Amino acid sequence: MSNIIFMGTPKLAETVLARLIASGTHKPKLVITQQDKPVGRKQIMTPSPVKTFAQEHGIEVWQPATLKDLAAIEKIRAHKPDCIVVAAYGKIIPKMIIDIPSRGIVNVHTSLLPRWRGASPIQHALLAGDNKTGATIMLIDEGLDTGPIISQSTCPIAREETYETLYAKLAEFGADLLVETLPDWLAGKIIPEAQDNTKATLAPILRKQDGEIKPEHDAATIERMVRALNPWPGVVLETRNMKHETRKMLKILKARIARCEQNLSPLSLSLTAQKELCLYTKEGCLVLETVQPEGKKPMSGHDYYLGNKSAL
RNA sequence: CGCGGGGUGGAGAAGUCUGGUAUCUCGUUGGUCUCAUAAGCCAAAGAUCGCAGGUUCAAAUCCUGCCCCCGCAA
Repeated sequence: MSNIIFMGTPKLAETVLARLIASGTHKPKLVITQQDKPVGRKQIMTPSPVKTFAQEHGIEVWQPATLKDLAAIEKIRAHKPDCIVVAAYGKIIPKMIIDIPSRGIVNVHTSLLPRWRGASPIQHALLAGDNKTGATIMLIDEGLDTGPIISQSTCPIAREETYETLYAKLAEFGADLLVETLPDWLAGKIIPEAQDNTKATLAPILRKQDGEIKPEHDAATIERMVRALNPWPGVVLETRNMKHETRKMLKILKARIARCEQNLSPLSLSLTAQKELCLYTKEGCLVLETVQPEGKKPMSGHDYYLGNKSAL
């Protein structure tokens, strides 16, 4: 039985860890995860999904503030790992640590590398309108998702795919692929293949402002944003209420492309013949099926219209 | 004490500042019109205005305390 250390933080990593344990022979001796963070309006300190899961399975959990000091390196070295498995840990792993395990550091990445290297591959695949994505098992080197590929599997992206559905799907995909591949990798039966750097694309971490709707966005782009950017950072439209002279953000939670019935200026709202709330853009228009005004609960586009029609 | 919005018939809102017995749109139910309609017309049901206390002749509205929901920030 190999000596494995697992590193990971969010739900996706939990899925991978769960599958790893279920596979029987690769239960990690140590799990490294990010430190507890204050979450929500009340700033309650919350452990990562991986921490909770590991503790339930009686695995030692370690939450170092940094991996870049001697203490971290010594601690890991002391475990004499054959291999470290990483899934969305959230911090850069220094070279000193990469060099410790004899079978290297194996990473689960949720895209078809070299496409979408970086922190948000799932969202970027959706934003770009890719019709497929997948999971990649690769070796970590010093670069950002640049290491050689051990194995890969492809997953189609459905038209109505959202971040949340794809995230869940790819977590399973990645976990399955890892447990399929890991034994062969540890046994030395797989020769990793270098990535084709000329085909590389970057999936940079998303910022709040990436979810703002602007006049230059067309309907197709916004529709993809809605599927890719919820629940975070969300897609927001700034609305103005003439009567109260206020500006409010309107989150768009669900939308679909529709046929234009009128010719209105970009970012104006109207109602279709079917009484659905409709957002006009520079090209095409969108039916807003579910929206959430600032300070309110999510509601249907029609409900929003009922209460705001005087301002539209 | 991080910042802010809100709780009004089943839904979304107005009304609150400038107290005076509840308004609008939608839905529901019944009727009616139409070749027909997620259409029109007519009618009806449905609210102790988040909870508790206070001020007042009178409180959705002013004061005090509490509960709950949400957006931002992180």
